[in-house]
Amino acid sequence: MPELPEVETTRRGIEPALVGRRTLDLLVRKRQLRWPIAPGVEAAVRGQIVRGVDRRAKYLLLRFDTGTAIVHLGMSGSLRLLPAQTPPRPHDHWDLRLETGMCLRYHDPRRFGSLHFTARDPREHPLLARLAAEPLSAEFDADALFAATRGRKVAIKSLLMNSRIVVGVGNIYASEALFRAGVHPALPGARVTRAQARALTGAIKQVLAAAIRTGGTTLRDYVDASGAPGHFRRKLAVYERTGKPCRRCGSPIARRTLGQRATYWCPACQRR
DNA sequence: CAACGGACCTGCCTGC
DNA sequence: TGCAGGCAGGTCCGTT
Repeated sequence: MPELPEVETTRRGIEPALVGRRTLDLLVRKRQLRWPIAPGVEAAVRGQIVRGVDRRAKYLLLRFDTGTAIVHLGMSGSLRLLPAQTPPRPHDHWDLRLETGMCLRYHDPRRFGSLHFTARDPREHPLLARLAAEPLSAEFDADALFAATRGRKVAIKSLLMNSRIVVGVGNIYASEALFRAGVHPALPGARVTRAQARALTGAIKQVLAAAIRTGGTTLRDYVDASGAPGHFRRKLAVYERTGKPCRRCGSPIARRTLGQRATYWCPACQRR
């Protein structure tokens, strides 16, 4: 599901309704997500004022005075703001109910998402501690990507999706960024040149920013906090466009599996 | 370490 | 119509 643009769109959508508001409680309908929701989370967030809604990589961080709730949407998760009395649909696994009468409702058919709570600095949480730089930060630049790819035999596309190298880039935007940079997805990391690293960092920043501007990409499940789909799908150059003409040169878009993930590229525009 | 395959789960689509 | 198989936006974990 959600890659960085979809998570950021969700963050922006839920923030105004949450910050400064007090929670009533957390209603858990299904604890078995990717990891079971720990039994203490309800008590930790009950009756607390939301101090901030942040994002780190694809994690959403709800800050309270008692600590931080860490939410991941997995492959099929979404968060919506709804009146608390709205009847739950299948796969609505938890509600964070607010004193305002609204609730933040977590929906996730595949249950690859998660909900954690930490009383400590969330940056020290095991899920977040070893993450690389944010792609839209100045810290992620050509030098950083070039250095991270040295000595790596795996395909550059797999490295772009590796959260120890850069976070937030998933299967859609990895293919899209490689197309924009004119780099072949199967190029081994070690063979990426400095110029290609520069093109790739630029392309990643560009494509993620452009996707955020249109509310992200909806393929199947993803909706934003108000239930609306994202519109970046229309702008996708290669993802799920097998056999269709390249928007730049007209050649048919190719597809293959790399690192067990579907990968799309233009064989004419991306020659290594 | 790096690389790789498997695991977690449901829904939807295709083809026999 | 039914059923098996494959596929889907993520990422952790165990094995080599």
